[in-house]
Amino acid sequence: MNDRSAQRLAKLQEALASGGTLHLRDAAEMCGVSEMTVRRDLSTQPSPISLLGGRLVMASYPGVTPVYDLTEQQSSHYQVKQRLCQRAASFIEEGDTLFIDCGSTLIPLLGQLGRFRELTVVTYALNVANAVAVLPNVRLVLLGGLFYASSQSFGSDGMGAAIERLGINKALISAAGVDCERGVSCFHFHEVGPKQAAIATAMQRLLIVDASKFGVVRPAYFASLEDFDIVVTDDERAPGLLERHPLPTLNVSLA
Amino acid sequence: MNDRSAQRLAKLQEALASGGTLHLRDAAEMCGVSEMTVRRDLSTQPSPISLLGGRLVMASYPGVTPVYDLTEQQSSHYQVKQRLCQRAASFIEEGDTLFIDCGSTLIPLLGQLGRFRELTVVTYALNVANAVAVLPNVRLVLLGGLFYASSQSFGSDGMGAAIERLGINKALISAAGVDCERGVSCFHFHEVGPKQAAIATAMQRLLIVDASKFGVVRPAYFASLEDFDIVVTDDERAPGLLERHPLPTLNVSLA
DNA sequence: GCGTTGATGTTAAAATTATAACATTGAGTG
DNA sequence: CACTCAATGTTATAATTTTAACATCAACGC
Repeated sequence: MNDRSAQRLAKLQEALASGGTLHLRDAAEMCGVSEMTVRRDLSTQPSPISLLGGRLVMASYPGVTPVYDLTEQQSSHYQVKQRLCQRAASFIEEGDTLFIDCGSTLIPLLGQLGRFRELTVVTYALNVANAVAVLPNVRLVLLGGLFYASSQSFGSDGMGAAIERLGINKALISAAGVDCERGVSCFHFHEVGPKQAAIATAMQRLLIVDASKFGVVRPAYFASLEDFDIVVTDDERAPGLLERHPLPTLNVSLA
Repeated sequence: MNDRSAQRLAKLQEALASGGTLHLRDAAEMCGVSEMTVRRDLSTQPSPISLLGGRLVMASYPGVTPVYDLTEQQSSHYQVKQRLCQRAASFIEEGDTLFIDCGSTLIPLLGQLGRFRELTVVTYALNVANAVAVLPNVRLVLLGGLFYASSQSFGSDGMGAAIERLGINKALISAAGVDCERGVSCFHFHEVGPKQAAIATAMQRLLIVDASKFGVVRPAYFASLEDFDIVVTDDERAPGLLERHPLPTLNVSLA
């Protein structure tokens, strides 16, 4: 609304930028206004700050957005991914070195990794890294580079080579589109390199996609269906689509 | 307390591992117990989950721990770092490519980066990367490798070389110990490589340390005081300690 | 069987947070 | 100067969360 309001928000955002929470009370004092004014700032203006039980937090930080809102329809999406990941987890064995792809599909998988005694996760996604970083039993290797906010992941020239130097056991790959003829694709071109390298080097290659991705083609092609050993998906419709596929080795696992 | 209690916690932790929040109500339903029981689980057992305004969150995630608790003595530490970083920020110019070291000292600096039109940040620390990832005006380059939880940072053989390939303008280095004779040191050996590479390649080298680090020696030596162009610190005592130093070019900036 | 005990549920009260309504202020304007 | 209007403060009320106290219940040993 106001100019001063925006300034206050900016100030608070700066204070929160490095993480942490700020009590409404302190935020108000910090800005020299009443709590009510801070509340109004927050509700009037769009802002990356959200108010959570009397505390201000950066909404963009992980660990803040709700995951399990029974009231939301988004819940069903989450449920599907949860089931998919449960199935995918059943292919993981003690001591594995996993390549975990970027995107939101594989995120629920990371919670299940706590069950193992020892694992190694290789990833080029920041959100994956954050979830793995807190697991004491999982060694984390993050492939760095230039950050792409759109996919919360990193890209660099040497990444392909770096992946191939690692002894990756199982590659867990996600996709934005899967089509029998046109193959497997994603949105962002910088994801192609790491995905292909992981597929090339891994002993076992799993594609984890929910049924909504079938029959869809996205701008960046990165593999054919035959490149995968196992496809983990959630719809009876999917196997039908896949069966037409010539490769008899294609193993479809229904979650 | 109980075995079942621990199981519930584990279940909830799993659900939260990938980030997000869970309303107490949903958590209770999920476990098939009352909200009170979940509350008791959380307060009885030590757990990485914390309850924030009726919602469960992973306490270890950034953006959750309070930063500005006026009631805590830790606040003063934060204030010092805040001042230090404010001063350090005054050396940053539009368009700079900054190397930002790991640790907690430089975290408050990241909030101030929003002021610039365009910057590039190079880092090997996960907490730094997270704070920078949300800034639309800052390009982020994360140097990956194996994750060290103790310092929230990555290490790899090639990191030194990778740093030297980048055109780093200003290196902002933190330290755990500074001594006139024994030089500048930190706790972890894997930090030595990247720090030294950044010092070697940067056009301008800033050391940012609060006064409590003076006269302290830590296991991993990584530079002499002469290697820095500017020392940003917070105590009058510090310049005294530094003045004895032979190099007349040493520039001490008091926050 | 009976009493004990620990885990859990239920309920009421207290504390905190959110919302809404109305009061105050202060700058700009005819 | 009186008026308007937006911004902010204040207060009351509603909703939610937290805490405490007491009630149940099932397992266990004697």
